[in-house]
Amino acid sequence: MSNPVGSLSEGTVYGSRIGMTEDSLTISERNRVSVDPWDVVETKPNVETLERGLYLSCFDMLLTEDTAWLVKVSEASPTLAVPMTRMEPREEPEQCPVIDSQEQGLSPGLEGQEEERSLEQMQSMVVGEVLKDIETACKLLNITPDPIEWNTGNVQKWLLWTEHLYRLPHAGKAFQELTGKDLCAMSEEEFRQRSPQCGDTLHAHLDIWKSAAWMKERCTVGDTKTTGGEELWSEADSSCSGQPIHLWQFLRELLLKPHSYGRCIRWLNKEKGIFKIEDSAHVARLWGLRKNRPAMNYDKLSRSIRQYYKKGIIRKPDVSQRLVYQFVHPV
DNA sequence: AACCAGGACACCC
DNA sequence: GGGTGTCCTGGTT
Repeated sequence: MSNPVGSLSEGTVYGSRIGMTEDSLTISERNRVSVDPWDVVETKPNVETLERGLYLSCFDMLLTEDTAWLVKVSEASPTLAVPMTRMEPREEPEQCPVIDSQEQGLSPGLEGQEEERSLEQMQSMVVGEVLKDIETACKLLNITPDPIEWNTGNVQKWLLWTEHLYRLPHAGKAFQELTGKDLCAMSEEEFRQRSPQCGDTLHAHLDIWKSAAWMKERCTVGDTKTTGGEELWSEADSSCSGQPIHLWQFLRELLLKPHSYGRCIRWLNKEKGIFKIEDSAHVARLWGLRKNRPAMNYDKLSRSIRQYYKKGIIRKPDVSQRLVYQFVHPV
């Protein structure tokens, strides 16, 4: 299979993959099928084949950095083959500077310092993105970042979430009645025994969570030096402060994570607070997950949004469009 | 069929 | 009582 990625550095490729939705991997595909960018995600003939190599190369790259926690991950699961972030073809250009440079075609002569610098940026970005993904999942699922603290319900949520995100076959039953502690004590082989299809993948993901929790602990105890993505953990957030999250807050959170959710909800005009729900069912599912309401659907979610009309929190934009709403007081 | 608007009621904090 | 979740009717795209 030929694709434009082949000529690029692995770090650049992976960096764009994990952190940016205007993914260079998808560029050729978008050129081919320019009608609906979502097709890139839905039809993934070459994604599977790329994923393994890319992810491994990512870890090779990461291992060159002083990130002991990632060494831990790599040692624990050398077969890690699934990215933390799905490919998201839609992204705000300012968030993918490297892609821009790719698209402009960096001359091969600049490989030296330029590449090293962008590699460094990429490394910290990768770490940051991994933490961001975990942080977001914690908020949305209302679970703690440290798997060791999970009860059986939390474990099931995490499983559902991971399966949903990476389109794995459902394996929740195989891990029923297990707490986070149980899960953390299980070897990759035990994971595979319970779920031959995706046990290794789930184990790898759990390892990432464990490592992130470990790193978080290491960072918060002792020095306060900021390293890649660390500040993310200290972000004060309404959804982590004990009180239940409001729908409008939840929507805003999704909108603030275009890397992860740009596919299902995105800004049409951030300044005016106008956003569009691209995948109503998906957003409703996420909301249902967050609120522990398996029966949630867009009909109900939209009813709740409409309650905001009276309260002056959300309204329909002046030019009303389907699935488009507007925050009355944009940030 | 999917979305939209809003009434009514239930539930939980 | 506020903030939904659920169900409903009826209209629009």
